[in-house]
Amino acid sequence: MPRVSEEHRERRRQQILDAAQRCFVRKGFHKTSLQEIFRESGLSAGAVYGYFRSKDDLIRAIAARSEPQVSAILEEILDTGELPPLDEIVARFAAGVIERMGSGGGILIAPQGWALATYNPAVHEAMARIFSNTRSWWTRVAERLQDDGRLAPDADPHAVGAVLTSIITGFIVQRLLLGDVDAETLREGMRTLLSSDLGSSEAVGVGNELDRALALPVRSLDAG
Amino acid sequence: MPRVSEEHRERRRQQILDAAQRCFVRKGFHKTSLQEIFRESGLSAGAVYGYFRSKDDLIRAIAARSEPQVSAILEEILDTGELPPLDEIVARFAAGVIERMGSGGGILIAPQGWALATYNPAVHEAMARIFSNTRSWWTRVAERLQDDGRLAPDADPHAVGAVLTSIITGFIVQRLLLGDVDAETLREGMRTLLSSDLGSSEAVGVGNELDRALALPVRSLDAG
Amino acid sequence: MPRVSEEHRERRRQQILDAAQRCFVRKGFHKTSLQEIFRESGLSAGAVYGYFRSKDDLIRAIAARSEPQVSAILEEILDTGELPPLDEIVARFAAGVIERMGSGGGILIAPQGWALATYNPAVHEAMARIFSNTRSWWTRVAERLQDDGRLAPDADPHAVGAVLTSIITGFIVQRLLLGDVDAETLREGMRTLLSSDLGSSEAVGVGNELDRALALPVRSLDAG
Amino acid sequence: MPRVSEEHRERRRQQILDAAQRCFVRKGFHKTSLQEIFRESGLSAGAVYGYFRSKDDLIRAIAARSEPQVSAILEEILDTGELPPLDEIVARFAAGVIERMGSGGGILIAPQGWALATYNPAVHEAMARIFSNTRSWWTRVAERLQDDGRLAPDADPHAVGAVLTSIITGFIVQRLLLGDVDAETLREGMRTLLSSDLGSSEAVGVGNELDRALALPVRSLDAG
DNA sequence: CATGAATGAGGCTTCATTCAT
DNA sequence: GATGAATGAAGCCTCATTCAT
Repeated sequence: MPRVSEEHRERRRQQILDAAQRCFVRKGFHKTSLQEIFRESGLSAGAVYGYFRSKDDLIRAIAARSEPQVSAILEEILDTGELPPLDEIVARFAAGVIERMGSGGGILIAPQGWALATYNPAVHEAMARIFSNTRSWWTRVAERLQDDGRLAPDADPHAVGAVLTSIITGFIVQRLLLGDVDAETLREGMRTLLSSDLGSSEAVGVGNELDRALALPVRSLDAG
Repeated sequence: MPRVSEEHRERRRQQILDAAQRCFVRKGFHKTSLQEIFRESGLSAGAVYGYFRSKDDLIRAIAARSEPQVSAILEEILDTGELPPLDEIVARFAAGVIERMGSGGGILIAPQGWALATYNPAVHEAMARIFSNTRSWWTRVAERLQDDGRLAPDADPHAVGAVLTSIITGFIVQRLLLGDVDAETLREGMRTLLSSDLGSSEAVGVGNELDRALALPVRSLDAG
Repeated sequence: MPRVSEEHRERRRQQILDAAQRCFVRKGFHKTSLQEIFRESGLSAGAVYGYFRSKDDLIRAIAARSEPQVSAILEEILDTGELPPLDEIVARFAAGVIERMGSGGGILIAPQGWALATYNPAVHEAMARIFSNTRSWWTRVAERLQDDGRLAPDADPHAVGAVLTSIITGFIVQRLLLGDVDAETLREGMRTLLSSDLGSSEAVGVGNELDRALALPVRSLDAG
Repeated sequence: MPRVSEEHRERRRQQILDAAQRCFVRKGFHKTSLQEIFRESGLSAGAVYGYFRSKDDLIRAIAARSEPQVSAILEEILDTGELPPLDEIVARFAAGVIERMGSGGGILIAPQGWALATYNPAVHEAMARIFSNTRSWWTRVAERLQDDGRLAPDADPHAVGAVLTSIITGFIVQRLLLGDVDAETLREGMRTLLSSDLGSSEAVGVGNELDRALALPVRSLDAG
């Protein structure tokens, strides 16, 4: 039985994670030294090491913490009785993302997590799980649209989910790099595309010339 | 070995950049030590420093080099006389991206560049320029579609360009994190969305509830 | 080993400075690597860096530490009630200097400090302050001699102070380079000069042929 | 028989030494890299190495070159038929020294040579020889003064030479560190001391209290 | 002779981590 | 549990020197 309450431990943990996140936003995972986190958190080296076993552990915890944040945005939207038009769903989500970009916002370090996942297997696994969850939400959106008859019965909700996930992910990057896009831009662009008739008139069959470039076999998505 | 041709210098430069890129793909910018790059390039420390002033300089050069690669994909597509359906344009682009993800492919380190730009002003500037160029291409695609009458005359090509840029950017991240999406998935999802009627029936006016979340004023995009 | 007393810190500081000084005497500021200082001090790299921010900082501290040492010699002599003959003052000072040339003695690195001050502005400033202080002491000696009536009332104590400062400074260099001069030599030479009548019979007026060579205007010395 | 004339070689040598000296004055022996000397001299690495075997060799050559410079000053003065008053001799010498302190002047690096001699045996030997020569000149001055009957017959010219050498050496240091002393200051201070009667009335015998501090036995000076 | 690209040992410094208090 | 001084491996970079051209 610990001398300090579990509650106290959790508060300390968050205090450290908050400090670390502020540092990471400012200087990145790698350029942030633990000494800086000690200073920012107001705790000593030993104290921090009492909660996290290593710097990598700290980074992993930061990444893990971002998961519920992203989910919360979507959940809020999906909980509405009737589903709004798709451009509005996307725009609302984008607005939620922007809100979470405020100073110290967790979204600001998402790209660092994605980049890290690129070459770090452990982080890859963690980020893949988070990302997969997010995509599942979007796939479910597509399914509900299909249920409502707004999407063709033979449409593939997984493919639609993948596109919607891409849009939001790319929006984050674009917003961080160029800063000149907002939820309204996204809504406007989406509305234009959705109400146009720009797509191919029919499904492109297998054996298409494109297929030569496709590296991976088409697997069932979101199965894991 | 003095008095070497400019050609020789350029070859050496590429030799170093290639080696660095391979290392960065494997271990990331920060976890890659210069010693590893020396070894991978087969050159000595001094030799590398004769071409790049610092590790940051090397990273910057790697980022700069990715620009023409991305442009090349789009240029190829746009040069076609008649514009293919939009879902196919996107799919072809995605296929081009996947091709460039092969081992040592520059696209693999793009997320690292985006992440770095998040907190490193110098890199931010470089990446913003590249990203802006790419978006200009997509905006031009939208303009050509509008010229062809396939997009409503009052549509905003910038907004459409922003969405298309997001799709591709997000596709890269999704592909790297989950690996289960390919050009065909993207095409299918796009086709479904484009041929549906999921958008709002009319423009959402100013004063909309959404606006509270919009942090930035709507500026004209790609103006610079 | 945390929460150490200020006293402990100061002891460590001196431990490092002592080690550094021994190294500098043996191999000079520049040829001494920090590794050698770590070894000599029995501390790790990190420990030393906890007390000094850089090698330059260490050198500066060594230079600063020499000030009180030099002052102490003179103070002792001046504290005597009646001032001894000038040749003896100089000889006593020289003897004090020689005493401080023993192995590890701070005087041994004085020339290195002077040399460094020649091209390093920061060190120049530090050394100039120390040197100026020393000269002030000698000027005060001249003033007391004047008060005692042993120096002409119209003599310039600053000029005399400058000469006496030169004698001692030059003695240090000569002693280190040739090793065959000691306090007694200095005393004997001084006595001969002081009791002779080798000077010009009267002040050389302004406009003298010499003046062409004088680069600087005669400013009041030791004003700062 | 060399392809290039000896004359050409010597010109190149001086070109290199001049460049090196300018660098040394600016940044010191140790902080000056050979690359800087290559640049300053307008020659390539290989070319410089064709004339000097190493950096140390270059430094040694610079030091050796300073010898005739110092001698020249004194020789000029001593060649005069009748010896001027001592304060004027010293002042003239000081003026000559100051002249040679102009930008790139060899005197500016003399302290670096003295400092180096402090711990580098090879340089010590070279500098000791030069310094000894200079002192011989001053001893000869004392001897001529004695011959002229201006110095007591039982005075020790070596001791007087040692003091005069100290004065000039210390003057150089003082001038470099404080900048506010010139030949006239020195002349004035010397005149005051020479025409006063500040010395002990009689020789202090052996067994004096001072002797305890004397580290070295009194050897005959300038014997080598 | 001259060039200057290349070498690679070694210098300074940082920083994740430990542990005595 | 908390502290923070200490550790020391490892990182980035410089620079005296060589040698193929």
